[in-house]
Amino acid sequence: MTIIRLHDTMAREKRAFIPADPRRVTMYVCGPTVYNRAHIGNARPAVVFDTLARLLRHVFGADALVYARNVTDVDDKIIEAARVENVDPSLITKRYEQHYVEDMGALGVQPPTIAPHATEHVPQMIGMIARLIESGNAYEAEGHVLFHVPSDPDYGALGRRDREAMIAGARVEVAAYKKDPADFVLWKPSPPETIGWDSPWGRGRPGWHIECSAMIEAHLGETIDIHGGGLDLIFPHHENEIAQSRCAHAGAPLARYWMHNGFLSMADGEKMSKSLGNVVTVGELLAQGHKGEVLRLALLSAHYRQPLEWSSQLIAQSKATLDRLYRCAGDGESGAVDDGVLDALADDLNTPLALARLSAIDDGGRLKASAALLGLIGESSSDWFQGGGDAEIDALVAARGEAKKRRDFAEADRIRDQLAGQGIVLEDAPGGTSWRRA
RNA sequence: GGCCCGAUGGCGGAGUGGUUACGCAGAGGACUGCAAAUCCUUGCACGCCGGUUCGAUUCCGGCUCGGGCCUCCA
Repeated sequence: MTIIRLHDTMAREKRAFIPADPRRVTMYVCGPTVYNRAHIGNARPAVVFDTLARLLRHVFGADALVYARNVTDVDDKIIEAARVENVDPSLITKRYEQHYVEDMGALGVQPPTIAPHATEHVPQMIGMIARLIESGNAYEAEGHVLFHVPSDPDYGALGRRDREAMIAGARVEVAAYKKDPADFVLWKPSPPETIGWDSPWGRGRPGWHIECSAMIEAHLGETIDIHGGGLDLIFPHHENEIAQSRCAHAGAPLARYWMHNGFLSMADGEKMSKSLGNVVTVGELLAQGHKGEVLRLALLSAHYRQPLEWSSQLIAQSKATLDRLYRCAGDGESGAVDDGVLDALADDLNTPLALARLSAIDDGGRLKASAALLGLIGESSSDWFQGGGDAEIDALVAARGEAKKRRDFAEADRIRDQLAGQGIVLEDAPGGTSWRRA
């Protein structure tokens, strides 16, 4: 059995991954808030944890993994987007969830085992909040329910920050109804015109952090094996999840391994920034003609914990690399997985090393099976290069073949140039001529 | 200001206390009618200053630069 080692943010080191129950490995990753199109940075965790899911299924068995990635479909940003368009919030969330599923699908991200929606788990959230109030970890104030941070002595362990630092660094004015500046919202009131649910504390909606805790409890249990997400979620989101869940579960830890992916920055002169303009959406990249697998390879070209600079050159390099792999893979059947590739992935998902070892494989079937662990080489070589074939091009290629046979090279080259103008590259081999789209 | 992370050849990017990963791009050669593809060969590296060591890109300290978080954020 392959030993998987994972970097655990809580321990700040790589640890051998031993699931609590190898027949039911549980993983939860924070998914999208569906109020806009996913940009390429949003795609990184989806691709990274999809790759981890593939590895876990390979090692523990296809049915052993329960992977949940939530959909946050109630949120102030959604409410605002709905207000701007003057439509029901559900219209916004349906639209952008659909986009998300399509975009991630294009990147070869397999659907998670479960995709729980926040709006479908409000009763569970209310239940958890009630328990936290009962245990003295939360309190009601002016229609809000707040988690009382000082009630959890271990608060701050994941991000390694102490209370003083958190309070000193606060750049948001503390609401007057908070008992402690660090307290955070579990439930907040909704005015009549805003989406909301009835609760013991009046009509309102859940805070962001409680959503994940309640959905994890509902679908995966009190303690899960792996919890993943972006680096920026460590504080406050994951810290708060940990506190809520631990206090609601008599001290049981929320997750046994915490994994966080590094950030993507924009090259070509610009840093990626929320403030309009320089974020590139997955949809835009696909519309520009970049294939999903090329974007996926680009995202996997750096180790997941390292920063990755996104650039047009990175895309071009990924395309060239993938073309070469596809040529080598051919149209044959898939074979056995290469141990070198598997070992690289098992070592904290070292995708650059896995990719290097992939390129050293000279057996097509073996290459294909190994690439599948990374979610690459998902189609046949001929589909990749020709996109399903084209009778017109085939006819021109045949005509050039005839011309070559007559040693009429002027005519043969004329046809080749004509095809080159359409982005078609010809390759003469002993068995005949093949073509591909550049 | 506090906490955390990074710095490797033209580009991307692993890894290691002492023998130049690998990919992309480049150069030369083989093959080809010419190309393309493929194969062979090849050049180019570990931010700066100290320390530990027989020896450091690799360990330690400082510095510089870059990035992230400090309750919207993958």
